[in-house]
Amino acid sequence: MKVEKVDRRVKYTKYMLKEALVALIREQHISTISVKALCEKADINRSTFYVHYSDPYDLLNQIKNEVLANVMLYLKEQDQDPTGSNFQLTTILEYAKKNSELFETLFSENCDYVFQDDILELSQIISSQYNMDMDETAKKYLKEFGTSGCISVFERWLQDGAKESPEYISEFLKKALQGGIMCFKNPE
Amino acid sequence: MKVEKVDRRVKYTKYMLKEALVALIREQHISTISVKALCEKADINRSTFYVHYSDPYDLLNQIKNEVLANVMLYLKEQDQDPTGSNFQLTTILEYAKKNSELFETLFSENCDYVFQDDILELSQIISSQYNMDMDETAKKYLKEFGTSGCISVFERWLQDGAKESPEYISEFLKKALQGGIMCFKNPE
DNA sequence: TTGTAATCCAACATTATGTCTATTATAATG
DNA sequence: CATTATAATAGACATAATGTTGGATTACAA
Repeated sequence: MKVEKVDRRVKYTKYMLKEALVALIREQHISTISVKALCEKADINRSTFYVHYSDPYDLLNQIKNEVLANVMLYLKEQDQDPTGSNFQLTTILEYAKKNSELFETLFSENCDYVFQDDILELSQIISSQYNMDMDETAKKYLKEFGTSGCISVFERWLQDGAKESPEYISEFLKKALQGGIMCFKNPE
Repeated sequence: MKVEKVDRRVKYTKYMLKEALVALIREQHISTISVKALCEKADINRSTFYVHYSDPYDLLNQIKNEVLANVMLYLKEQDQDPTGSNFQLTTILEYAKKNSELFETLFSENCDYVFQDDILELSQIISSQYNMDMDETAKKYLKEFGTSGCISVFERWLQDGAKESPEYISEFLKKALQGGIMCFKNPE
């Protein structure tokens, strides 16, 4: 892994643009945010923006990748394998709670569901932990039901200030998933 | 109820614009559709568009309202009370299947989730049919889990060509909802 | 047929976009 | 510290969509 040294000016520019975009997303939908307004908020020249990003969506995607990378890093710090299937959901929720303001913003409607897609993958890892011995159609829809349910509860939790503990939400989701599964399982 | 007679020209204009918008939404996200392109597709003058709508989102909203009105009408035709809590979910699914191409489009990502919000209300009516005797927090999250799960399964069903019968999906959703609820219910 | 009203057409100022170049400011390096 | 490299800026530019307007044209309803 090569350690590319980044010019401090570049760091500054990108930092300001990211902060500005997140701030704007708190107020309006990403699709309505113009490059002009964004650069004014960040106090960065518009031409400079185009050196680094093609449009606000591009910037948002880069923010997303960083956030996800940080989540993975956190999982590793807690000695958990992000690719394995038996990591603790609680740990992710923990991290989200620590950064709940940012997460709430990024999971809001104003982000055009840029983040949901990736969380979907995570959710699928989680749901794959369960033994789902049932017919294929039921399995398909149950996965759909479970993953979207999980994401939605997660978002609601953030929206309401992440008051409950990560453990509570984690337990809730496990129970809810199990509950649905039990109803469709074939007798063994 | 006054019967306002509508000029045939107006009918024509609105019809063409609606068709054009739906066609465009099949291909691209609503936020990227310009008034110019829309009017060209519909072969309607751009100034005329502004007489009737403020922007493509406005038009989409009016389409939404019509579709929902038609659903309600269909429910009434089937002698079901749309405001009551014990109407058949199957009937709605039936109607969606009959118009599955349109519904698939309108529930796609390209519509910026304009339709999801209203379906949420419907879903809440459905979930209110259940006796949820449990603590308030669990109830809150379980409702979230259930409604979003239902919507998601519904969308998936449409996306995959609505192959299963309305009865199958209806039964599936009922079972899945019940399953989650059973896990959290207080002993009576 | 006739008055009404909806559509069309052309023009307009305004605004954001994306690109480019010369200039200035800052960082990295010896 | 002085020099070199490069990032950011300011400004200009063509392009394109927006939203509005006034007047000509056309289709409708009665």
